[in-house]
Amino acid sequence: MDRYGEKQQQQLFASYEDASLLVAGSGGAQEERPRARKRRRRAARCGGGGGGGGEVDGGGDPKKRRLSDDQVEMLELSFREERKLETGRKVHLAAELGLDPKQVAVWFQNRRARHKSKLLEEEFTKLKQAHDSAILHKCHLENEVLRLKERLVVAEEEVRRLRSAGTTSHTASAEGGDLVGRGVVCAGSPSSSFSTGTCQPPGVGGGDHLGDDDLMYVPEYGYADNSVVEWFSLYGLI
DNA sequence: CCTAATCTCATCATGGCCCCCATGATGAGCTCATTAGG
Repeated sequence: MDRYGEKQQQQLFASYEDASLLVAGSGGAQEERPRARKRRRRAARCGGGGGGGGEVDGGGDPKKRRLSDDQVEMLELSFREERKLETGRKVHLAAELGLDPKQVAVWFQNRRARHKSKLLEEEFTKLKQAHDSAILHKCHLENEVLRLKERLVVAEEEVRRLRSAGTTSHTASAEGGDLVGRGVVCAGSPSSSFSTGTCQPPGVGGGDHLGDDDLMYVPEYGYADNSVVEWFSLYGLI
């Protein structure tokens, strides 16, 4: 089972690779199979009498016939119950549907293959979405870091300016125009905290007492905020 | 151990519709596919 599993995995990974690399897929030197060759073969087949590839059982009708809707429905039901096909079930199904057991086996093989490729496709879509949103998230974070740095520089400048003003006149205005010594709390919603954050002196919103140089950011992340939209439109992403 | 049955994978062929897609069928498997029963 282990080796079988490994083998399957290898084949699975191989199937992800470029189709052009798979020309020599199973075991031998196989030449490329362009559409033209297909057509040529078909034409030759039509011209000559039968012959060709894997003609089954000789029999009357070399053409393959589509299974009827009822047959397919039955097979689908059975497949949904159990994807593997034991001999007993195969024979039973074949008898019930008036098919050759071999046909039933082939149908299950093909059905499994299709099921698997569908699953792979779905998985790929999911992974791609996750990847895309991770990239988006990363961009967002980088953007916010930049903004925070800018704001920090501005805030520091402001503090410096106010400090120097404070040293010249020790009379602070009673209207709260001077924030020195009280700390500044920048709080807000995702749409306001980072992009156009509003600053409030502590105490107004039930703030704590902060030290002289305290400047506290209270971020709340949200990815649909204006700053992201702004950023993406800036870089032509939306 | 041997062998038949079965699996996956890649590919071909055909039929239904408009040139490509869905689907039935076949063959290989390379440290020579794996698994199960005798």
